Amino acid sequence: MVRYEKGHKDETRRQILDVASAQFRESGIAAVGLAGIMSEAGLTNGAFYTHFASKEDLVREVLLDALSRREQRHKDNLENGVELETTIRDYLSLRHRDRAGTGCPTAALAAEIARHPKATRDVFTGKISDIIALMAQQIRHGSADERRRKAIAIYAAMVGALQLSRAVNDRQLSEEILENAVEAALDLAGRR
Amino acid sequence: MVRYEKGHKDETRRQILDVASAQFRESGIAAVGLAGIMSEAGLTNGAFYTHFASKEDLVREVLLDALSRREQRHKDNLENGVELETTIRDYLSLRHRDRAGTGCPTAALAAEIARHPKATRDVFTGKISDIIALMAQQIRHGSADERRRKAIAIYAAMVGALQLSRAVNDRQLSEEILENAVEAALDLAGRR
DNA sequence: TGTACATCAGTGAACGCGCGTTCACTGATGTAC
DNA sequence: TGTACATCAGTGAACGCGCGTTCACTGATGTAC
Repeated sequence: MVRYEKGHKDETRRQILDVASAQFRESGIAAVGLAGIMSEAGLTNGAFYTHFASKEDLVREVLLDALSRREQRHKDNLENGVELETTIRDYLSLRHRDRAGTGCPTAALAAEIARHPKATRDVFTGKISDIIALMAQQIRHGSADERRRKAIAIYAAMVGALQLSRAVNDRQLSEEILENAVEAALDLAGRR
Repeated sequence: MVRYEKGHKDETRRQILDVASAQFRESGIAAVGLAGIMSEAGLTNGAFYTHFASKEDLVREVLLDALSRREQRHKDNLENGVELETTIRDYLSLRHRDRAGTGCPTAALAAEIARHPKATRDVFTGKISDIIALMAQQIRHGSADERRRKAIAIYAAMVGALQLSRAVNDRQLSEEILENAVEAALDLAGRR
């Protein structure tokens, strides 16, 4: 059999996490099975429980991981002085709309997360708070409180618009939604 | 056996539709089984196919029905001169947040609909267009084009905020999201 | 130094269960002659 | 007018299937004495 190098188990776990993360965001949590995740990860069914206690445990870890990466991106943007406008335009882009598997977990899974157990929603809640706080720092004008309020509204608008643009089956309407949401988000940020 | 009165079959269909409509919005489409729907409707498994061709057919009919009711409400609001502000406050209310089963199908199911077949997404697309057009008429100022653009942005913001308020596991943050989204939507509508 | 045993990551078959769907059948009413 | 048959809405058991989870086992390395 295979000789396992040091750190091998961590790599395997990472691999399962990455595959699950993409499949969940692409197809939804309920629609994805563990067998499909494990086979795409190059493993057999049983090995799953060497790494996670249950599917719900995996969901929690995936959420923590995917949202932490998003959070990190916001931190990097802040450090590098990236404009909020850029963040908004990236979020509401055709590219993001068409690649749910690598995109924002909130837009892909928020409605489903609302129906999951407390521990899962706790992870979501904590990370969303952090992301909102980081977006608030990207806003230029107003008191800390005003900026936080704006960040919340902008984030909600972006999540809703991305979802609508994905659900709608009409190219033109889909793009119209994204474009108008960009304008609205910029207005809310205080462009004018 | 039972004697079936005239119109009985239509009533049964209506009953299945209502039960499914509530269960889908409450728990998501993928998480709801036909057996559960039929038993809550007071029928056995097999009778389902007397009324619908498949689960996907039911999903389509539920969506058409639930969104048509929403559309009718927007029409009534328009005829009765209900202010857009009232529509926004009702949508972003604690009551709506806590009663997904009777609430907006878009907020409950948009992400899932995006993964459904063309015919299902077509129904969604058509009704969403109608609802946006009706909301645009509720807006007071600006050209037809401007009002349509505002309606799209406001609708997206409302959908996103309602979802976030449901997913988040923190009373205060949940209410903060709803309140700030109300303010943002009013700003977008041109309150100022 | 060599042997015995523990540990570890993973295999692959099996578990019970609920899924969407099918189908032979039921028991009532409506229609034909 | 009475009998034979068609139609209709629904029953309830069964279909194959994939789900999440369990478990005996494998084959390698590490450790004890």
